[in-house]
Amino acid sequence: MKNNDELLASSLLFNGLPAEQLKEIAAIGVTKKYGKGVSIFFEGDPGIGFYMVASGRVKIFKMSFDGKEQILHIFGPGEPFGEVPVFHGSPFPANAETLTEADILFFPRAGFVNLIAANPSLALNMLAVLALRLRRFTTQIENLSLKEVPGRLASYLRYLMEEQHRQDKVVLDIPKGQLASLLGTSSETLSRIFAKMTEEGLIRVEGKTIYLLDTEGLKER
Amino acid sequence: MKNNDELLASSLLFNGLPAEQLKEIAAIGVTKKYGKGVSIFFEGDPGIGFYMVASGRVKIFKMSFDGKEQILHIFGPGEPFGEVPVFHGSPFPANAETLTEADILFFPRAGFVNLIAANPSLALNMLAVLALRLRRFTTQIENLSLKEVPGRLASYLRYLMEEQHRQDKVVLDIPKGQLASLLGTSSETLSRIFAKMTEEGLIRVEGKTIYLLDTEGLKER
DNA sequence: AAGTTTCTTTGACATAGATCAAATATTCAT
DNA sequence: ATGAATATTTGATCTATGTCAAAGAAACTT
Repeated sequence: MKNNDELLASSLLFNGLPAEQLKEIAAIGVTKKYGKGVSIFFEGDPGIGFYMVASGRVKIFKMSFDGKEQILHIFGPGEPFGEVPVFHGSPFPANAETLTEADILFFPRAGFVNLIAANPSLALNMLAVLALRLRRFTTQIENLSLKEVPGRLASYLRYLMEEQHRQDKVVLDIPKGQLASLLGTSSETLSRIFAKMTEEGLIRVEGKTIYLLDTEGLKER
Repeated sequence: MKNNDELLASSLLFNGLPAEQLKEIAAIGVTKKYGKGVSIFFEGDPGIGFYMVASGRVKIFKMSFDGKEQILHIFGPGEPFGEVPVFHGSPFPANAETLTEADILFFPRAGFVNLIAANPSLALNMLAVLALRLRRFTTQIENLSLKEVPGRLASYLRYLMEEQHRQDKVVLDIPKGQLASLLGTSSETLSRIFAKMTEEGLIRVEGKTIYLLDTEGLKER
């Protein structure tokens, strides 16, 4: 595993910053270890700082009154989260919980705002991170409202293809139940859609490995 | 109508900046007039700068392959749009079109990046704006995936109540068909839900005016 | 490795909301 | 104002997906 300095230097947020500034930043960050399935913060908590995944994976999600969850993001190493309250001064708009064991860096709000104010290129990086996140939300809203579940699954598979640089197969990085929540559906429905796509010869499913038999057909979804 | 200087000064994005900075910003902006229902940019266009509504209203939307649209935002005077690609260097992720006649300010990318580099407080203001928008997206995703259409409509009505500072009635600021698209449903379904809520004594509908007869009941949706 | 817990699949059924079609109502342009 | 274009409402029907229940598979735990 990377150490924190390497992690910071390679993250989108801090990338391109001079070494001495990275030192300053590392100095205000605190690392904490979390077990699997542990809460990091809850919707409505005051935002006293923001986080960055050092190792493991974290989900950001909303819960409905009757306990249904919708995952908004899944973040891995180098990705910051919980920054909205730092800049907007409002409480966290969603919950955060680990999906795996994880090391999480925490940056207290005050120190960080000072750094940004003093540092235009850090500010631009931060703007880029938030802009990118907005763009992902845009896609997610599009998927939720314009596509049916098979289309959303196809989108997700194509996203994994890109991320894993594979044309022939991808490996799900989260349990199927969590994937259902990310796609805004139930695990039963997701299971049926996997079965149907298999029947149609689009994919073949072996546990967490999905063989992509007809990428053209997937695109049409 | 406000002139451009007043507009910038009162916008969330630039508000609080010293007068001379506003001047610099105004200096790199160009105003253009648009008719109603005119395209400003298309999904996939390169982001050569960003925009701000000076007068009128603009919608940001995605189209599905079969021509169905999903509105992502509706922006009015003082609201910036299309800023994502400026920091990220990517093409526009959605389409922009006027809903009314409109005057739109355009800020070219290069000039703006220089300004931010020279003005940390400008960067912090922009971060706050993006954070607020992320928070709204969070709510929109929550509404789309965790609530049914009547619940989404109730959310929207309560949002209008707050915006219009009224407890007894609100006036829809967009046609019902557009509202349907914003709520991720069809105009037929929306119409039926208006009818049902009227039947249940929650509201009374008179054209674009909605009388709120039972705000408690609305909350429960 | 046996047992327990958690995840996934399958079946049967219920329903919110989409779609198509047609009737009204409203808005807009001349 | 008056006719044309748009927007809204209503009716009838269809379907994707949610829900509940239970079986089967996989993953931890001791």
